[in-house]
Amino acid sequence: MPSISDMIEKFIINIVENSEEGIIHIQRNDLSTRFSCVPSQINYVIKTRFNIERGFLVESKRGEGGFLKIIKIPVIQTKVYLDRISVGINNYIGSEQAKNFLKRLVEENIISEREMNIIWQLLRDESLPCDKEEKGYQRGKMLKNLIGYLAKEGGK
Amino acid sequence: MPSISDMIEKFIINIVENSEEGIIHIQRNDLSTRFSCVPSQINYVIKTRFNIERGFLVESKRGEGGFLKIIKIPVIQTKVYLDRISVGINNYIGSEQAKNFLKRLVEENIISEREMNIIWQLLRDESLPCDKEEKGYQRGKMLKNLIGYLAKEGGK
DNA sequence: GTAGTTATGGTCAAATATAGTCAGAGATGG
DNA sequence: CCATCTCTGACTATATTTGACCATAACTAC
Repeated sequence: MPSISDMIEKFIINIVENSEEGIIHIQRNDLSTRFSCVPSQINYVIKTRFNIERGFLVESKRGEGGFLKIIKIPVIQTKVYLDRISVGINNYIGSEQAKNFLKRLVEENIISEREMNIIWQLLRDESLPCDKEEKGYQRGKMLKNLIGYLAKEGGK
Repeated sequence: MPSISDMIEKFIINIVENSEEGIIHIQRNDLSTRFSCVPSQINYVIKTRFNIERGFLVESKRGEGGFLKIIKIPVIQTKVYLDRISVGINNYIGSEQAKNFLKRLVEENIISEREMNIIWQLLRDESLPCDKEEKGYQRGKMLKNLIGYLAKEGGK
């Protein structure tokens, strides 16, 4: 007895699987109408099923012409990265931990030295004007999205 | 399913790209007639898409023989551009504004497309789990640090 | 050359169209 | 019975579209 959320998940996955690039644009209201549920249930499905751990990136736009953009990424590779930085377990990433992670990405030829430097500029302590706990949490989010992109695009 | 504004944007960009000098003259009423929208929607498109972050200047003239003059700012020296946008980065940077800056950096050949995507993953709304005000403030800091680095290192 | 008329473009706030968040209610399985 | 998952709706955030009113330049009649 699959839940509505399960059906919505299957529906979306089916579209993604049949797309050329593994990238699709859908509308939240379309989906909620199709499945006779409230729009926010779509957000629930996105959050629980189409997250980075499961191999998806999601971007969106509001207003007229708005959409949900769902991007499928190779999940195996993503898992490897995620396990390595232990983002999957603990959302807090300290600045040293982040730096070490980036260095390893360089060593493994996944990003260039310059890309490492650029990324570092964006997530070092001085770029995140908030308290320590918050910094760590944000780095977690930032790196998760970065990993998603890298998993999709491959090495440098 | 793109919005009318998106189509108008594409239309204008196409004309600019196909022009000799990157400078075109168009009429607001022509456009609004062509796209069956109110004239002020053209102003909206100009304001949101043909701004300085994306590397455009717009001048206009009213009255008989009036026009919109859209100028694509030519690529200039990296250092000069970085200095210029550094000034433009105030405390609050919205996600669209940030995206515009990044697009321009790519056009200026200061960063690669891939670097733009990497940076985007780090500063888009979904990577900054805090309130709107805070997001904007952080993007400002992040971009300032990024620009500082790029100014030192030079283009890609 | 001044005043009035016409032809442009500009501004701004309200209306409309999407999407996001969050807390609590409801359902389900051990 | 408790934990977890799912569903709902009120409230929020953002992008676009529209229209009423404003500003400026050129032309025309005198």
